Amino acid sequence: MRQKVTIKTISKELGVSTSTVSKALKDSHEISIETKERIQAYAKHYNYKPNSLALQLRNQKTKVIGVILPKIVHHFFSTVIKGIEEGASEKGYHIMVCFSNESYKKEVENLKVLSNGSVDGIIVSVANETLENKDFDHFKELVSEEIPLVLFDRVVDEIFCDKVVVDDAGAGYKATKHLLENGRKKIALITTPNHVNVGALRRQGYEKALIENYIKTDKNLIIEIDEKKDIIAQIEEVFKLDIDGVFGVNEIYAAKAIIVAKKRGLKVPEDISIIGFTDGLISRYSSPSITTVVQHGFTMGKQAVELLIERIEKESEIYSPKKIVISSDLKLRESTKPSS
Amino acid sequence: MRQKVTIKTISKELGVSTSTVSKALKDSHEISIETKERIQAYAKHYNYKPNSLALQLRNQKTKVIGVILPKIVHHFFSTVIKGIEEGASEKGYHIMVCFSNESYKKEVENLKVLSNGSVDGIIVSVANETLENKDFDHFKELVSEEIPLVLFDRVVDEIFCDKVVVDDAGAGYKATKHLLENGRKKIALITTPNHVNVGALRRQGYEKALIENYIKTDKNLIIEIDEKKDIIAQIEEVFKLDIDGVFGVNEIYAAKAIIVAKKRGLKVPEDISIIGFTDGLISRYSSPSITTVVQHGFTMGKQAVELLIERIEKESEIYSPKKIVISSDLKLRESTKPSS
DNA sequence: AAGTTTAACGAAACCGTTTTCGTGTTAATA
DNA sequence: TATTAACACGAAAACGGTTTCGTTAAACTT
Repeated sequence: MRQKVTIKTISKELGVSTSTVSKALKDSHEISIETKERIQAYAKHYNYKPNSLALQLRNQKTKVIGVILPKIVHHFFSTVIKGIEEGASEKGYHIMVCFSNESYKKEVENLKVLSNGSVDGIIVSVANETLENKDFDHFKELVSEEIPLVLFDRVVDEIFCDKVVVDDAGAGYKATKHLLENGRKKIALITTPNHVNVGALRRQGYEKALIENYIKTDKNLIIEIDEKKDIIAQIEEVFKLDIDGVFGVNEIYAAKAIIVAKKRGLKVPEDISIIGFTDGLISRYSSPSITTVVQHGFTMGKQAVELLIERIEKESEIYSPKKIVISSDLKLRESTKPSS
Repeated sequence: MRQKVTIKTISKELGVSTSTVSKALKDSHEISIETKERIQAYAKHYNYKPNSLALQLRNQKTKVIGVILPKIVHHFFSTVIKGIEEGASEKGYHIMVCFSNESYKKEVENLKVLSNGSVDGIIVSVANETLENKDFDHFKELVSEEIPLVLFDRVVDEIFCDKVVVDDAGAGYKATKHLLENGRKKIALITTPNHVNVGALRRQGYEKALIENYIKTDKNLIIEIDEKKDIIAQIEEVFKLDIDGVFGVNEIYAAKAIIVAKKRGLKVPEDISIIGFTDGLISRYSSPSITTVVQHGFTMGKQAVELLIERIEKESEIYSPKKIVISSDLKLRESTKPSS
């Protein structure tokens, strides 16, 4: 990079002190008009820009927010990130984005890097691997250092910090209830292994809806997808049980269920209603388009960042963590309708 | 934030100078073993972390790369960002992500913020609005300041910097040729307004393929979508001309074309072949799944960041900008097949 | 015993900026 | 005329590190 023009350069060139330059650039009354004009003209001409590192160091704040996501090529998370960026931008913050790729190790590394002063606060959605092995010390350390932290979507209760979550249980309930109202009786749940707590919550909602309708949950109708194996094959298993409804805890599962249904000669939604989660492009462009639970990722991101910034800027106050629950709605499309 | 432990804290607490602490923490031979052990133990116990701002200021480098994208909730760009992050991460860099939201003004702002010392280099895909009004002064200023810059995908020739692009013309050619080889004769091109240069290039490829097959381009078969109006309605227009092939310059257009085709009682791919661009989830989960040009976003991102880092780290050398062209391939799926 | 190494540490400058607290001039007041 | 304001500016510390260059004392040469 070319030799940058700094306050020091200006001060030398113009034969004044750095203090004078600094004040002149801020239009301080302490400096005479003529001097100010000289300095400002010089600065403008040579395109002086204050070095933000120096400012950050001096002010002890960076106006940067760190974000750690499990993945990015994913509709929900990219929506959240958009919400975070927009919220941050409105308050004059910027974001620094890292990905854990669902890996515990990378999450720890990212957290370490971000917590060394380069950001004012951190927003995280916890990696699956971390949720599995339940090791949250890296987060607890962060909390003990009093670095502002907000968890969203994949949160863990034992970490003492602000949280933003979807009402997953409620959403699972709504989705299942919708299928029941469609007159469906034998509803399969295609979900993730239970350690992913959002999956667990959605399952609770599913079970609650069934119980309310005096249907006892049938373990065989619930399949926990192992993503390392062939997903289609696993879904096919449950279709052998003559189901008439499917609740997939994400849009991929729902889309694959449609594929399986078609393959088996079932018409969607005439013979079977299928509902998904995450209102992404797949749901919109699949054929039939898929009724889903919309997660309001954008809202989540925005809420999370607003919570964080509030926390950053009012750090003197006594602090008790907040938990924001974002309710989700159904987006009705073609893949569900009352059974005939 | 809690009072952080700094080198100064340690030096006071242990009655040595800051220089000693600094050296001890780096295991310098200048410091006696006992002193080193004392200092290191203390540092570990109080969880000392070097303040990265201070280091960045001193070293005059941040190990951060700024990224400005037109949007994020978009399969191609989220893929690129993943490539960028992975490439950066491998070289010990982090990324700071901003969005222009296709707005010229936001792009200028973002560029200004990033160029004040907080990043070592910048990767950009130019906003549509900027491409429209052809105002590239903000980029030229960056170049004149010798801040490393890499443009990708939506690039502009008159900016003197490294570039990574898809072979859009070649891709358009391949896509069209595939349709021709399917025996399709009347192929519609659903594209963006011409100022988006990637659209223009794809169109060139389309026309070249037609010419090679002695088909003269029919302006009526080319529709430039105005995204502010109803897209479906615009696509319906061209279907009135009894087309038997569609090349959509992105997957949304292709997916919508399928919807229109179905609505008009056409079977895809029996009656009409449809091909898209961007190998996203829509193409995969649409029904029928869509044959597309795969853009290798991940590769682009990775190449872009590698180019940038090379530039950053060898800044002494004489520099002549490189342009990397990434070829794209067809991913054959259900939406195209030879006409019967 | 005198000179030379070496070990172990500290002082100070530096990165770029802000800000407090002087300080020397000149102008206004008593 | 002596005192006091007001004005315009500079010195220095601070943010948190690193690094060069002393400096001192002990240990080693010869």
